[in-house]
Amino acid sequence: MEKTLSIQNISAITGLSTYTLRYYEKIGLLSAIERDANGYRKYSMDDISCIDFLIKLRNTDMPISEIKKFSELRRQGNSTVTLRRELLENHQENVLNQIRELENNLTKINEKIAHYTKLEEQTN
Amino acid sequence: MEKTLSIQNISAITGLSTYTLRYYEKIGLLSAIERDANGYRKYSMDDISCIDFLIKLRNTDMPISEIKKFSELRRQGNSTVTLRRELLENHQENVLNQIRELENNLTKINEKIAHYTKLEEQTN
DNA sequence: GCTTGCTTTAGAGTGCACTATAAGGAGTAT
DNA sequence: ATACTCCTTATAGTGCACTCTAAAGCAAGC
Repeated sequence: MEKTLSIQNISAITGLSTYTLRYYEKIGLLSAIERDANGYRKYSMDDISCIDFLIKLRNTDMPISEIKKFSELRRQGNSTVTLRRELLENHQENVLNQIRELENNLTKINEKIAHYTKLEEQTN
Repeated sequence: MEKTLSIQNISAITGLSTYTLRYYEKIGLLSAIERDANGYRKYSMDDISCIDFLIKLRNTDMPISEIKKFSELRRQGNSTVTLRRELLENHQENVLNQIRELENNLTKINEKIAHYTKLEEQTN
Protein backbone atom coordinates (compact mmCIF):
# COMPACT_ATOMS: atom_id res chain seq x y z
CA MET A 1 0.00 0.00 0.00
CA GLU A 2 2.42 2.63 -1.20
CA LYS A 3 1.24 6.19 -1.26
CA THR A 4 0.61 7.41 -4.80
CA LEU A 5 0.32 11.13 -5.32
CA SER A 6 -2.19 12.42 -7.82
CA ILE A 7 -2.03 15.77 -9.53
CA GLN A 8 -4.64 17.00 -7.04
CA ASN A 9 -2.44 15.96 -4.12
CA ILE A 10 0.52 17.76 -5.61
CA SER A 11 -1.56 20.82 -6.26
CA ALA A 12 -2.59 20.86 -2.60
CA ILE A 13 0.96 20.29 -1.40
CA THR A 14 2.74 22.77 -3.64
CA GLY A 15 0.05 25.39 -4.06
CA LEU A 16 0.37 25.26 -7.84
CA SER A 17 -2.84 24.71 -9.80
CA THR A 18 -3.26 21.47 -11.76
CA TYR A 19 -3.13 23.64 -14.89
CA THR A 20 0.21 25.01 -13.89
CA LEU A 21 1.57 21.57 -12.98
CA ARG A 22 0.67 20.23 -16.43
CA TYR A 23 1.98 23.38 -18.06
CA TYR A 24 5.31 23.12 -16.26
CA GLU A 25 5.65 19.52 -17.33
CA LYS A 26 4.71 20.28 -20.93
CA ILE A 27 7.27 23.04 -21.31
CA GLY A 28 9.98 20.98 -19.67
CA LEU A 29 10.37 22.47 -16.21
CA LEU A 30 9.51 19.08 -14.80
CA SER A 31 10.89 15.83 -16.08
CA ALA A 32 8.17 13.59 -17.52
CA ILE A 33 6.09 12.39 -14.59
CA GLU A 34 5.42 8.66 -14.19
CA ARG A 35 1.99 7.38 -15.20
CA ASP A 36 -0.30 4.72 -13.79
CA ALA A 37 -2.32 2.15 -15.80
CA ASN A 38 -4.81 4.84 -16.85
CA GLY A 39 -2.19 7.26 -17.98
CA TYR A 40 -2.75 9.41 -14.88
CA ARG A 41 0.25 11.20 -13.42
CA LYS A 42 1.87 9.54 -10.39
CA TYR A 43 4.18 11.92 -8.55
CA SER A 44 7.11 10.79 -6.40
CA MET A 45 8.60 12.44 -3.33
CA ASP A 46 11.51 13.42 -5.52
CA ASP A 47 9.14 15.21 -7.89
CA ILE A 48 7.85 17.22 -4.94
CA SER A 49 11.38 18.34 -4.04
CA CYS A 50 11.99 19.39 -7.62
CA ILE A 51 8.78 21.35 -7.75
CA ASP A 52 9.47 23.01 -4.41
CA PHE A 53 12.85 24.14 -5.61
CA LEU A 54 11.61 25.47 -8.90
CA ILE A 55 8.94 27.41 -7.03
CA LYS A 56 11.78 29.08 -5.13
CA LEU A 57 13.47 29.95 -8.41
CA ARG A 58 10.20 31.40 -9.73
CA ASN A 59 9.62 33.34 -6.51
CA THR A 60 13.02 34.95 -6.94
CA ASP A 61 12.06 35.98 -10.49
CA MET A 62 14.09 33.51 -12.45
CA PRO A 63 12.40 33.45 -15.87
CA ILE A 64 10.89 30.17 -16.97
CA SER A 65 13.38 29.93 -19.83
CA GLU A 66 16.23 29.90 -17.31
CA ILE A 67 14.55 27.39 -15.00
CA LYS A 68 14.12 25.22 -18.07
CA LYS A 69 17.85 25.32 -18.71
CA PHE A 70 18.47 24.31 -15.13
CA SER A 71 16.00 21.41 -15.38
CA GLU A 72 17.56 20.20 -18.59
CA LEU A 73 20.99 20.22 -16.99
CA ARG A 74 19.66 18.17 -14.12
CA ARG A 75 18.21 15.64 -16.54
CA GLN A 76 21.63 15.31 -18.17
CA GLY A 77 23.01 13.87 -14.96
CA ASN A 78 26.02 14.31 -12.71
CA SER A 79 28.32 15.70 -15.38
CA THR A 80 26.41 18.98 -15.29
CA VAL A 81 26.81 19.72 -11.59
CA THR A 82 29.33 22.49 -12.23
CA LEU A 83 27.13 24.15 -14.84
CA ARG A 84 24.19 23.98 -12.47
CA ARG A 85 26.23 25.51 -9.66
CA GLU A 86 27.34 28.31 -11.94
CA LEU A 87 23.79 28.97 -13.07
CA LEU A 88 22.66 29.18 -9.46
CA GLU A 89 25.58 31.38 -8.45
CA ASN A 90 24.65 33.77 -11.20
CA HIS A 91 21.09 33.78 -9.95
CA GLN A 92 22.29 34.25 -6.38
CA GLU A 93 23.86 37.52 -7.51
CA ASN A 94 20.57 38.55 -9.15
CA VAL A 95 18.66 37.87 -5.96
CA LEU A 96 21.14 39.86 -3.89
CA ASN A 97 20.71 42.76 -6.30
CA GLN A 98 16.95 42.48 -6.06
CA ILE A 99 17.15 42.66 -2.28
CA ARG A 100 19.48 45.65 -2.41
CA GLU A 101 17.20 47.50 -4.80
CA LEU A 102 14.12 46.74 -2.74
CA GLU A 103 15.90 48.09 0.31
CA ASN A 104 16.87 51.28 -1.50
CA ASN A 105 13.35 51.82 -2.71
CA LEU A 106 11.98 51.03 0.72
CA THR A 107 14.12 53.81 2.15
CA LYS A 108 12.54 56.30 -0.23
CA ILE A 109 9.07 55.05 0.61
CA ASN A 110 9.85 55.42 4.30
CA GLU A 111 11.02 58.96 3.70
CA LYS A 112 7.78 59.78 1.94
CA ILE A 113 5.78 58.32 4.80
CA ALA A 114 7.78 60.43 7.25
CA HIS A 115 7.09 63.49 5.12
CA TYR A 116 3.36 62.82 5.14
CA THR A 117 3.41 62.23 8.88
CA LYS A 118 5.05 65.61 9.34
CA LEU A 119 2.41 67.27 7.16
CA GLU A 120 -0.31 65.65 9.24
CA GLU A 121 1.24 66.95 12.44
CA GLN A 122 1.37 70.47 11.06
CA THR A 123 -2.28 70.37 10.08
CA ASN A 124 -3.38 69.27 13.55
CA MET B 1 15.69 81.17 -21.43
CA GLU B 2 14.03 78.70 -19.11
CA LYS B 3 14.81 75.05 -19.54
CA THR B 4 11.90 73.14 -21.08
CA LEU B 5 11.95 69.40 -20.88
CA SER B 6 10.70 67.39 -23.83
CA ILE B 7 9.46 63.83 -23.70
CA GLN B 8 12.87 62.76 -25.03
CA ASN B 9 14.63 64.55 -22.18
CA ILE B 10 12.39 62.89 -19.64
CA SER B 11 12.91 59.54 -21.26
CA ALA B 12 16.68 60.01 -20.97
CA ILE B 13 16.44 61.20 -17.37
CA THR B 14 14.02 58.59 -16.07
CA GLY B 15 14.91 55.64 -18.26
CA LEU B 16 11.28 55.16 -19.26
CA SER B 17 10.56 54.97 -22.99
CA THR B 18 8.52 57.72 -24.61
CA TYR B 19 5.85 55.07 -25.17
CA THR B 20 5.72 54.35 -21.48
CA LEU B 21 5.64 58.02 -20.52
CA ARG B 22 2.63 58.63 -22.76
CA TYR B 23 1.03 55.42 -21.55
CA TYR B 24 1.46 56.38 -17.88
CA GLU B 25 -0.07 59.77 -18.56
CA LYS B 26 -2.98 58.33 -20.51
CA ILE B 27 -3.95 55.83 -17.80
CA GLY B 28 -3.65 58.47 -15.09
CA LEU B 29 -0.41 57.63 -13.30
CA LEU B 30 0.82 61.10 -14.20
CA SER B 31 -1.26 64.22 -13.92
CA ALA B 32 -1.87 65.83 -17.32
CA ILE B 33 1.44 67.24 -18.47
CA GLU B 34 1.61 70.88 -19.59
CA ARG B 35 1.73 71.54 -23.35
CA ASP B 36 3.52 74.14 -25.44
CA ALA B 37 2.07 76.04 -28.39
CA ASN B 38 2.36 72.98 -30.64
CA GLY B 39 0.69 70.66 -28.19
CA TYR B 40 4.01 69.09 -27.25
CA ARG B 41 4.48 67.91 -23.67
CA LYS B 42 6.49 70.26 -21.44
CA TYR B 43 7.64 68.52 -18.27
CA SER B 44 8.44 70.34 -15.04
CA MET B 45 10.94 69.43 -12.33
CA ASP B 46 8.00 68.46 -10.20
CA ASP B 47 6.87 66.02 -12.89
CA ILE B 48 10.31 64.40 -12.74
CA SER B 49 10.01 63.89 -8.99
CA CYS B 50 6.59 62.32 -9.45
CA ILE B 51 7.87 60.00 -12.13
CA ASP B 52 10.91 59.05 -10.08
CA PHE B 53 8.72 58.13 -7.16
CA LEU B 54 6.27 56.12 -9.20
CA ILE B 55 9.20 54.22 -10.69
CA LYS B 56 10.13 53.25 -7.15
CA LEU B 57 6.60 52.06 -6.53
CA ARG B 58 6.72 50.02 -9.76
CA ASN B 59 10.13 48.60 -8.87
CA THR B 60 8.71 47.37 -5.62
CA ASP B 61 5.89 45.63 -7.50
CA MET B 62 3.06 47.94 -6.72
CA PRO B 63 0.50 47.21 -9.43
CA ILE B 64 -0.36 50.04 -11.75
CA SER B 65 -3.95 50.07 -10.48
CA GLU B 66 -2.63 50.89 -7.00
CA ILE B 67 -0.20 53.53 -8.22
CA LYS B 68 -3.14 55.07 -10.02
CA LYS B 69 -5.08 55.32 -6.76
CA PHE B 70 -2.09 57.00 -5.17
CA SER B 71 -1.78 59.50 -8.02
CA GLU B 72 -5.47 60.31 -7.88
CA LEU B 73 -5.23 60.99 -4.16
CA ARG B 74 -2.32 63.32 -4.78
CA ARG B 75 -4.35 65.19 -7.36
CA GLN B 76 -7.13 65.66 -4.82
CA GLY B 77 -4.81 67.78 -2.71
CA ASN B 78 -3.78 68.10 0.91
CA SER B 79 -6.89 66.56 2.37
CA THR B 80 -5.74 63.14 1.20
CA VAL B 81 -2.35 63.10 2.96
CA THR B 82 -3.51 60.59 5.55
CA LEU B 83 -4.94 58.25 2.93
CA ARG B 84 -1.71 58.47 0.97
CA ARG B 85 0.34 57.72 4.07
CA GLU B 86 -1.84 54.70 4.82
CA LEU B 87 -1.54 53.44 1.26
CA LEU B 88 2.24 53.74 1.47
CA GLU B 89 2.40 52.10 4.88
CA ASN B 90 0.48 49.18 3.51
CA HIS B 91 2.91 48.96 0.65
CA GLN B 92 5.85 49.27 3.04
CA GLU B 93 4.65 46.06 4.67
CA ASN B 94 4.44 44.38 1.27
CA VAL B 95 8.00 45.36 0.45
CA LEU B 96 9.27 44.07 3.78
CA ASN B 97 7.53 40.77 3.07
CA GLN B 98 9.09 40.63 -0.38
CA ILE B 99 12.53 41.14 1.12
CA ARG B 100 11.93 38.49 3.75
CA GLU B 101 10.75 35.99 1.16
CA LEU B 102 13.67 36.70 -1.12
CA GLU B 103 16.03 36.14 1.79
CA ASN B 104 14.38 32.83 2.66
CA ASN B 105 14.58 31.65 -0.92
CA LEU B 106 18.15 32.85 -1.18
CA THR B 107 19.04 30.64 1.76
CA LYS B 108 17.69 27.60 -0.08
CA ILE B 109 19.57 28.55 -3.22
CA ASN B 110 22.74 28.94 -1.18
CA GLU B 111 22.21 25.50 0.32
CA LYS B 112 21.83 24.00 -3.14
CA ILE B 113 25.03 25.68 -4.29
CA ALA B 114 26.83 24.30 -1.23
CA HIS B 115 25.47 20.85 -2.04
CA TYR B 116 26.75 21.05 -5.62
CA THR B 117 30.13 22.29 -4.42
CA LYS B 118 30.37 19.27 -2.14
CA LEU B 119 29.49 16.95 -5.02
CA GLU B 120 32.21 18.56 -7.14
CA GLU B 121 34.78 18.06 -4.40
CA GLN B 122 33.88 14.37 -4.14
CA THR B 123 34.27 13.87 -7.88
CA ASN B 124 37.73 15.43 -7.90
C1' DG C 1 -25.87 0.90 -18.01
C1' DC C 2 -25.77 5.52 -16.82
C1' DT C 3 -24.32 9.46 -14.14
C1' DT C 4 -20.63 11.62 -11.53
C1' DG C 5 -16.12 12.76 -11.06
C1' DC C 6 -11.77 12.22 -11.87
C1' DT C 7 -8.13 12.12 -15.49
C1' DT C 8 -5.95 13.06 -20.26
C1' DT C 9 -4.66 16.16 -24.47
C1' DA C 10 -4.42 20.14 -27.65
C1' DG C 11 -5.30 24.43 -28.13
C1' DA C 12 -7.69 28.85 -27.05
C1' DG C 13 -8.15 32.74 -23.90
C1' DT C 14 -6.69 36.07 -20.11
C1' DG C 15 -4.33 39.88 -17.71
C1' DC C 16 -0.69 42.74 -17.09
C1' DA C 17 2.45 46.06 -18.63
C1' DC C 18 4.16 47.68 -21.98
C1' DT C 19 5.68 48.47 -27.11
C1' DA C 20 4.88 49.48 -31.71
C1' DT C 21 2.33 51.24 -35.77
C1' DA C 22 -0.26 54.36 -38.58
C1' DA C 23 -1.80 58.74 -39.88
C1' DG C 24 -1.12 63.28 -39.55
C1' DG C 25 0.75 68.10 -37.90
C1' DA C 26 4.45 71.53 -37.04
C1' DG C 27 9.41 73.45 -37.23
C1' DT C 28 13.85 73.61 -39.24
C1' DA C 29 17.38 72.81 -43.13
C1' DT C 30 18.43 72.84 -48.07
C1' DA D 1 8.71 73.41 -51.74
C1' DT D 2 10.28 69.34 -50.18
C1' DA D 3 12.62 66.47 -47.11
C1' DC D 4 13.69 65.40 -42.36
C1' DT D 5 12.71 65.02 -37.76
C1' DC D 6 10.34 65.81 -34.14
C1' DC D 7 5.72 65.65 -32.00
C1' DT D 8 0.57 64.21 -31.52
C1' DT D 9 -3.41 60.64 -31.19
C1' DA D 10 -5.84 56.22 -31.40
C1' DT D 11 -5.34 51.68 -31.80
C1' DA D 12 -3.07 47.26 -32.62
C1' DG D 13 0.42 43.95 -31.31
C1' DT D 14 3.78 41.57 -28.07
C1' DG D 15 5.61 38.60 -24.41
C1' DC D 16 5.22 36.37 -20.33
C1' DA D 17 3.07 33.21 -17.40
C1' DC D 18 -0.42 31.21 -16.67
C1' DT D 19 -5.61 29.70 -16.89
C1' DC D 20 -9.33 27.73 -18.99
C1' DT D 21 -12.17 25.02 -22.41
C1' DA D 22 -13.44 21.14 -25.15
C1' DA D 23 -13.54 16.51 -26.19
C1' DA D 24 -12.73 12.17 -24.72
C1' DG D 25 -11.32 8.07 -21.51
C1' DC D 26 -11.74 5.35 -17.28
C1' DA D 27 -13.83 3.75 -12.75
C1' DA D 28 -16.81 3.67 -8.85
C1' DG D 29 -21.63 4.12 -7.16
C1' DC D 30 -26.68 3.75 -7.88
